[in-house]
Parts: sequence; C-alpha cells; structure tokens
Amino acid sequence: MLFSKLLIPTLKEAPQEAEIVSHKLMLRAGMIRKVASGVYTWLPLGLKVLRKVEGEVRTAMNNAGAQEVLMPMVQPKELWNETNRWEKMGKELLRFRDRHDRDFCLGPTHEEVITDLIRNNVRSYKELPINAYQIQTKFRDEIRPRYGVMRSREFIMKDAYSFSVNEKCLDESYINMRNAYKQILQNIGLDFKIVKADSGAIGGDASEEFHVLAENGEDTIAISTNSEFAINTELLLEEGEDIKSLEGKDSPDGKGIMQIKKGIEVGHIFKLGQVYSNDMNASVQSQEGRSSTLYMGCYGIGVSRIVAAAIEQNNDEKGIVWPVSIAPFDVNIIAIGFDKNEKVANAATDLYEKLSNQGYDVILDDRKAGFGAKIKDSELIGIPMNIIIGKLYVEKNEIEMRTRDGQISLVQIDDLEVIFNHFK
RNA sequence: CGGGGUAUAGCGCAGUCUGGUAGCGCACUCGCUUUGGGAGCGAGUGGUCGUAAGUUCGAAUCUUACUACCCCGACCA
Repeated sequence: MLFSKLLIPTLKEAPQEAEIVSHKLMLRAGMIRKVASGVYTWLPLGLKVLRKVEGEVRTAMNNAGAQEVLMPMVQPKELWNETNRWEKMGKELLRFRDRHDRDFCLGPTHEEVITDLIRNNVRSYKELPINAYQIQTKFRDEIRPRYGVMRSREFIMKDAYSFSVNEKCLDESYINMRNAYKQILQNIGLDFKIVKADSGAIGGDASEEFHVLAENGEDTIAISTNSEFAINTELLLEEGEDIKSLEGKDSPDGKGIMQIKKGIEVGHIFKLGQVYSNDMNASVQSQEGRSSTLYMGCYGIGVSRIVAAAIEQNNDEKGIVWPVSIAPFDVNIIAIGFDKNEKVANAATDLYEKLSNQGYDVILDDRKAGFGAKIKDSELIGIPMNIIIGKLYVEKNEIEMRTRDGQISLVQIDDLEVIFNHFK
C-alpha cells in the first residue's frame, strides 16, 4: 500500500481527551477517532491491527474445534425474559423499541441467543459437544467509558459458548478453551497471567481471567514469582485479606513468593453449568433416552481491548512497538525523494513488489516529505522494520534496514536473500 | 449517579481576573528552493469563542440554565 493514499492522520501532540499511553498513541498514530464517549471509528491503520488480532483469535478457535457463527446485535426482550435478565440487568443493557413498540436491546453478550439456537436445533447427545463462537460488535452502556478503546461502550469481542451433556465434558471444553486462550496470547506475543476470578454477574461455578500485565491495568492481581499461581485481589478483598501485606509472602501453593501487579483483563472464561440451560429449557436426549439438561461454558476475549493492551505493554518514548504478529505492516519502505528521484522511485517500487510477492505486508512511504518526518511517523506507528532508500542508495546502491528498536544494517539492494533474512 | 475539571481554527494553547468585536505554534493551500531525524522563504485559507437566555451602548470575557467531553468511585471483554 502507498502511504500517500492511506488515511493515516498522525498527530504530533496528543489530544487533551487522552490520559493513558495506549489511548494517546492510538489517537496520535491515526488508528482511531472518537465519535461519542466510548464509541470509536477505526481508521485503516487501526483496523489492520484489529483484523490481525481477530485472525489470531479465529485461527486458534478453529484449531480448537470451535465453529464460527454470527449472531445479531439486536435481541428481543422475550429471550431475555426467559433468564430474567431483562429485569436483572441494569442500565448497561441498552433497551429500545422498534416501530411496532416491541422491546429490544443491543446485545452485551449472547447466552440467550446461542442457547435458543442450540435448543432448537440440537436433539441428541451425539451431536455434542458443540462450541460456537463469533467475533462481533458488542454494546454495553458502561457507567463510565474510559481510556479510549480499552473500556469503550461499543467494542469487538470474541465470544464462544460450549454445550456438553455432562459436567465432565464441560470440564474438557473448558480446558480446551483455556489452552486456546493461552495459545492466542502467546502467539500474539503478550506477557500475561491466568488469574482465578470472581464469576460475577454472569453466574456459574468457576471462572478464570486472562490478564495482560501492564502498569496502567485496571485490575490488581496477586501472582507468584515461581509458578502459575495468580489471583484477582478482588476475590481476596471479599475474603477480608489485606492486599498490601501479601507482597513478599510465600505463595499459597508453596512455590515462590507473592507479587502484586497490575493487569488488563483481556479474556474471561466461565463454567456456567446449567444456569441458562435450566432457565431456557435447553436439553437433548441422553444415551439413556432421557431428556438431559445441557452444561454450558462461555469464553470471552476482548479483541479491541487486546489492541490497546498490546500497546500498553509495548511502547517507548517514540511511539508504539508492535509485536510482529499484529503490526499493521511488516515493513515500511521509506523512499526519500520518491517524487523527484526516478532511481529511488524505481528501486522502491521494485522492492515493494518483491517483498509483497514473498507474502509480506508492506507499505511504501512515497509521500513528499523529508527523512525526519517519515521515520518519525514510522516509529510512532510502530512498524517493526524500515527499509530506507535514499542518498546511500543513489550513491552506493546501499539501502538501510532499521528495526523499530533501532538496529541498523546496510545492505546492497540486489542482495535479496540478505534482505529476506532480516525478517526471520 | 456522587466528587473534581475542561469547552476559543484540524491538534496543542494564550486571551477571561480588569468587557471595546480574536491571537500564537503546528497542520492545511499556492509558489520557489529543499530532501538521512518532524525543512526554508514568501503569499494565503480556516473560528456565529460548546448551546441558550440575561446584564450592557458593547460580551470569548460578567450572570443563569443547559449540553458535551475528561478524571476519581460502583460496572466489565
């Protein structure tokens, strides 16, 4: 793609509305723009990252045997009445009426809709387990939207729902999703912890949260230095624990000592058991020929929140430092004097095509701007690799390869193998 | 909803106390010169000062009401 043709309105200064680093950088890099409080437009650059995160999630879900569906954002009151949640939910459930005066809401989650689908279309235990997921826009009328896309009212979530005949099978589905979530965050390249959590309003037996560790995290978690043990301090507070005195104590599992960290909750998995399937009469015929109420699990990942969390964890004074897996582009070819110097333009275009043909996601900065402006933008946007074609090339056929973290090497432009090797 | 704050050009800000008809930097447009760390010179464009009402000869500035947005708390992917 040509930089000059893409809408990438970068800013030198962060708008006053932004408080935390990820929000500032997303605005400055031209990834998002606010439409209303907690409601954002994703511009081309932001959308590219969002799509890459979606891709990582989708791949891992499919590999785990889940199947993709797409449910409506608009849901009828009748379904929510079945679980009594129309009454139970507060104002975060945005309700409205259609022209026939029928009540609807914007879906903050989809237990009712998916359970309705399964109960109407699955008859036998032989068809189970089923795990259906979607990647979709959710709306929660949050009391206080905050920090840009980190806690917005409208956001993209991957939500998966598993249906099993018995508790043991639910456990298997749960572990399966737990592993898939680990895989997703590892593949993206984020530092995270799995944390025991309060199962909260959604209800059910057990739940764990996936937290990306970052200083601006909204949650406080207690983790062990030497094991997987981690717990949300909200749970400890309920038990009357004094959080501050925990730091430095032995971990309850005997391995390592406790540390208090800040985390961003990007995923949450629940064993729901039969809460919703009881309310909604979701059952199948069991092996014994009797009606058997389904066991459910639900598994959420905040796709748009991961974008913000990744920035929160990976940035420096110059801008964003994307993990390669979700960077908007793999390479930026910075062509200095593209509009004036034919030799530069030809070489840049030629290299652009060669790299694209190799399957790299490449952008060519063909703008009429100086080196300083171009490299600053590239650093702000966080593209992992820059290839600079300028004076050195004109004089000595050399191009400069420069990573986002500042490692520089000079390469002959015809040395394609050497160039490609830099991407490994 | 409770507490705190902000609102002047696309972004960052000054002007408000002490009323006199709006300014700076960046960005943007045109021209020429530039092109390896956000280029220079020259000439320009852009604002019913958040909205409404009031006080006044006169309001960005004073008064009142409203709205939007941000921050701290309860909610959550």
